[in-house]
Formats: sequence, C-alpha cells, structure tokens
Amino acid sequence: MCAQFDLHMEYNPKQLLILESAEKLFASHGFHATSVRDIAHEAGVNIAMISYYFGSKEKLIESIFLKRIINWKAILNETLADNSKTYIERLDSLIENFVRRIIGNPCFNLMMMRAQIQADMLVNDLIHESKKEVYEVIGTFINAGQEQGIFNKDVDVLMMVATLTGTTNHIMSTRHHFQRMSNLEHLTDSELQEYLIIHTSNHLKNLFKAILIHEA
Amino acid sequence: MCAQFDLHMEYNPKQLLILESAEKLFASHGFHATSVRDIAHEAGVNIAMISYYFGSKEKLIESIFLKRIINWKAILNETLADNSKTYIERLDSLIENFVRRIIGNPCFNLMMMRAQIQADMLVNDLIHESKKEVYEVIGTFINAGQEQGIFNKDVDVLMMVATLTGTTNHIMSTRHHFQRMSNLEHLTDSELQEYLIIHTSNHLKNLFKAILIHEA
DNA sequence: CAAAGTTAAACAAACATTTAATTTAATCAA
DNA sequence: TTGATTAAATTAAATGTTTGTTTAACTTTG
Repeated sequence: MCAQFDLHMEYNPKQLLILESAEKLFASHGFHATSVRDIAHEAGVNIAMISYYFGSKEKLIESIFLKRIINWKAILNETLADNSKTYIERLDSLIENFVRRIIGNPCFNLMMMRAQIQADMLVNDLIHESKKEVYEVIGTFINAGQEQGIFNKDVDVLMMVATLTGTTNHIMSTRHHFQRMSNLEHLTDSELQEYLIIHTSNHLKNLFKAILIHEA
Repeated sequence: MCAQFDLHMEYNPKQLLILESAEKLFASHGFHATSVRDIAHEAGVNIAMISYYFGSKEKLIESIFLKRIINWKAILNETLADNSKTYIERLDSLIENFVRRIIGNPCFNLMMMRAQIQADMLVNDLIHESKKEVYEVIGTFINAGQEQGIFNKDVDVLMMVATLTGTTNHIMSTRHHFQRMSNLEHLTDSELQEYLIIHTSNHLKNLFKAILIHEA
C-alpha cells in the first residue's frame, strides 16, 4: 500500500519536508551517498514514510526535479517575449534571471549538475529535454535580434549558452572557494549569494555584449 | 598486511589497471555508486587486490588524483612564462592547453567536477590548493600584460577563470548532448573530442580577446 | 468505524573490508 | 643448475555493516 501522487497534485507539509530534506542531502552528499535513513532523520519522519509517499528513493528524486523544472520554461518565455523591452534589455533580463535561478538555488542546481554528469540517472532524459527547449527558445531570440540587425551575425548560440550555464554553475558550485579568494568571509551565505548574482550577471552581460554587439 | 606505495613510487601494471578501471567507473557512475566489486570486475582482478594495493576505496581515489594533478602546474607555468611568445600568443596557448586538458580527459575531469561539488570528499583539499595556484599563476600573467598596456585594466581574473573553467567543463560534461544538438552523430568519440577542443578554444579566444583587448 | 497516517521491527541484498590458505616469484647457498 | 627458503601476489570464503524496502500492528482523523 502506498500513497503516490500525480504531477498536478499538491504536496502536504510532510511531503514537502521530505522533498526539501532530500534535496539538501542529495545536493551536498550525492544521490547514492544519501540513504533513505539520512533523509528520514533530516526531515524528522519515519523511514517508511518515504516509500509510503513516494514509492522509492528513485521516484523521490524524480519528484524533486519535476517540482522545479515546470515553471522555468514559462519564466524564460515570458522574459524573452516581452515586446515592451528592447532586445538588449531582454538579453540583460535573460542573463539576470538565469544567474539568479542558479546561484539563488544552490541545492537544487548542484543536484542537477550531478545528475547531468552521471550517465545512468533516470532523471537525465527529463533534464535533457528541458535543456533542449531552453536552447531553442534562446536561439530563436538571438536569431530574431540578428534579423533586426541588433546582434552580430556570426554568433554560436550553443557556445553562448554553454558559457552562460557553465560559468554560472561553476561559480555556484565553487562559491565558498570564491568567497575565500575574494576575502569575503565576513559575508553571510545570503549576502554572498546576492553579491555573486550581481557580479556574475554583470560579468556575463559585458561578455555577451562584447561579442553580440560591439566590433564587427 | 598490505602493500601501499609512496607518491614517488611507480605503479605496476596491475595497479595501473585498477587505477584506470576505477577512474572510468567513478567518472560514469560516481564514487559511491561504484563498488569495489565493480572495479575489481572491470580490471579483471580479485576484490582483495584493491585493499591489498591501495588500502581502501577512499585511498584509491586519492591515488588517482595525485597521479594526475602533479604535472599540470608545471605545464601551466611553462606556457605562461615562455618569453619567446607575445602575450596574446601565450593567452591563446593557455586557453588551448586548458581546453585540451579538460576535454581530452573526460573521465578524470568528470571525477574532479563531482568531487568539487561534493563537500565531504577527502580529495577536496587537494583540489582546492591546486585551483588556488592556477588562479595565482594566471592572475600574475594577466597583471603583467596589463602593466605592459596589452590587456585592459578592468579585468576580473576570478570571473575570467570561472568562464574558462566553467564553459569548458560544461561542454565536456554535456558533450553527447552537444553532439546530438549539432547533428554530429556521425563522428567517433575521438573525432568529437577534437572538434570540441577546437571549437571551444576558438570561442573562448574570441571571448577573452573581446574583453581583454578590444574596446576601451 | 473505515481510511489515512504512522510506527518499530524485520527483510534480503549489497556493501567494504579482512582472513587464512594457496600459488607465484625471487634469492641464494650448495 | 638444483633445491630450499622467504616474501609477494593472489584467491575464495567469511565478516559484520548498511542498504532500500516491506510488513504488520497501532494511532489518528474525518
């Protein structure tokens, strides 16, 4: 007997507690290094509740991903289709949203990075599909800007998105290393987070403007 | 009883076989998802040989890292200190070496990415120290170029190296995704590797020249 | 009073590591 | 070269934990 839920259903407080605890532990120790006992202990619930609510450890991590991925595409589309803004404003907005989403949610994104690296994770197809859509949406936006004569012609969208994702993920995953190297140890975690969001956004904005707009 | 070895000692063929098999499996499945049984089976040796030669699974992964990290710093210094080349030639050389080292050794670098993400891995101090030295060497090079008036003044070295490392790691770790998206499925693994090394190098060279040299 | 929630205990399978027995290889005096 | 001696290499089997999951009993709730 077991009480699994469909995608559209909402989670009760205990389920949310399990999801959050699992996300935190998967992020810092990895999927296989985290036992269901660890998760149950972190969430303060009985071990059996995880099977009861989610079926298995594997289905639990799937639920975590589904819970997060759903609205990102909508936000992305909304940002890039906003015709009240110029292309450059929308590019800035895209970069800032992107960076904030990654650096602002280190736990989930560390999990995602790890899953991408691992070839045999079941959630990988899910991630792959969602990435592909992100590439397409951004590619469409860049092409539109090129046709308007705003962005340079010779832009490699795949490489651009790789730099956007790669740089941000790298800074997020080595943020405490970054903190020490920049003498920012007096900052709290959320202060550091905000600092990194701003600095990384500005760095990437400059970078992309340099190749998308300046010099022929 | 056990036959562990110091750093300076060379590995016998059977030890090398174990190291290579472990690197391959750790890279594709992760440290905790790989059992010593898997490693022993992959290498075609008895399970007990791993404890016999390396002491434990944890010490085995340490040996893998030590085996790789040692000469990278030397290569880096050699590249940047070559006075027969201009600063721009040395920058290009740095980028190409960097990219080739990461994309050319996906197994090891996936392992390294994973270890960096994971806070509780013992090898992390080792990685941290070696990264810090890399930042310092590159920082010194950029500063020298700035004093010569070749590179722009307002360059954030931390962010630059983050883009260099982040972009390359991202492309390496999502290379098969990249292959499908670029319709390059006819390429063999090593052909894809060479393609990615060249394209990523060129992308990063353009990117860095755009902010280091062009426009005031 | 039935369904949902919750629990401690039990389960078999997989895990890293160790043991003790056996084979291989090297050394060296005769 | 031979045969004895010793250390290293190798093995199958066993060890004791830890793993994810299930069970069956119990409590709460509508």
